[in-house]
Amino acid sequence: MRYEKGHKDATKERIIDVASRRFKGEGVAAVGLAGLMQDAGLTNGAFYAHFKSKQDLVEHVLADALDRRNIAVAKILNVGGNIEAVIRGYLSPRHCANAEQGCVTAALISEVSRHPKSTRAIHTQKIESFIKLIAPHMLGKSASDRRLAAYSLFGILIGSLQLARVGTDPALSKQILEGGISAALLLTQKTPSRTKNDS
Amino acid sequence: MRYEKGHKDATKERIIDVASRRFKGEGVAAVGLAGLMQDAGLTNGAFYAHFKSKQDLVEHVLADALDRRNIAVAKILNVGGNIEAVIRGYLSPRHCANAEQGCVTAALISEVSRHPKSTRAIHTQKIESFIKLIAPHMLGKSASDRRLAAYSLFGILIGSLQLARVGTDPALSKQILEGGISAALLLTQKTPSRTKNDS
DNA sequence: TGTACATCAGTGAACGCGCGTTCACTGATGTAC
DNA sequence: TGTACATCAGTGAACGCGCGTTCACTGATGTAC
Repeated sequence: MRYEKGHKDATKERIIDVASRRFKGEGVAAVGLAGLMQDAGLTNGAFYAHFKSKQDLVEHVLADALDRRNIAVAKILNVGGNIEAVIRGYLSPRHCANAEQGCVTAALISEVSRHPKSTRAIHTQKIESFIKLIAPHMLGKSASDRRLAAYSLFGILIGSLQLARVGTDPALSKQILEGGISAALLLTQKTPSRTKNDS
Repeated sequence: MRYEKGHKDATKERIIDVASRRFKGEGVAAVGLAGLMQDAGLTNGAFYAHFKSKQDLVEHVLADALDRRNIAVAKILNVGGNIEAVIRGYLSPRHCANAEQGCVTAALISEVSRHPKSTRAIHTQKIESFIKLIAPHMLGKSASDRRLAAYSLFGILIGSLQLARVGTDPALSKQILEGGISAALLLTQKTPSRTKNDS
């Protein structure tokens, strides 16, 4: 072979990484494939050796970005961190200022909600995994209550982050983030929960 | 004059109304001016008799839609309705299913946050009016606390609505909306507040 | 009252441009005999 | 060992299309004299 083993997979990943950053920073519709491929060090024609269409790329980006986020959150929760650490990290000025490296849901959810059902289904499914991760840390009598509280928490997170991002006054944005942290904490347990394996 | 007095203003409003619906339903970037003008019963060339550019139209749409929302909310709060009525209306299946007639913030906030500062400033300013409307109904020791709680409430509203909209399972979306209502109510006062004029 | 001109909302063709997608081709490598 | 062929990641020009924007023009009305 002209290229070492795994070369094509690496290229595909590189395209996905570049697309992930640019989609989150500029929106899917605003990013053209030719420029994207140039950023990945390739020419436009090579795109279709890796993806069926732009929509296919969007789905790969979503799946990849959401998996990474879930893994990162699981890591924080597993190594002694608590849900508060997740919330404070999410509603940090750093995350607010860096959409292109941040949460794909906050950046693209309204655009994705206008995409085909197949694309939305990917998002739905990965979010469900995220909810499962944080639900045990939520306030609520039943598992079902905690699950819904987890959705509400995620709602506060993406909503507050978006409000902070659209604002033109940095001081106000910081306040919105801090208010969001307080509100989010109202939905969580004060002490780490036990999983069924712990009891 | 060829046209009765106020004709041009009426035309401009019609364009803004059509644009408002289509922008919210499809996203700003996905809507072309030619199609928009056709929907308004005009031809493409007439657009620039009313607006300096597409961006100018976006700013008119934002200002108009946000004003209308604020007026509608003020009406609910003034005629004996309470903040709970606002919350339940916002997180209703009806609002969830009709983005094109719904809240412009939930539909366009992430797109707007990538627009020029002038556009974002309009949004910021109108949201501030909305916050002033609902802050008296929020839980909090100080006016400043209530103001931040109002931002958090708005964060839950737009976040939960977006999560419900992106989902592909209607039953789950309904649950998300109901969970959002519960979480939102945690931030509000149980009884209507007094304004300084009442006391 | 009649005529010439100004006004102006709207028309519709045209502009250059970048979009997503297609495709014939390149050229370095591995394989067959 | 040497030669002919298959493989395949990537190239780059081209496709039709719709975009935002411009502009010369239309035609019904109001105004001036």
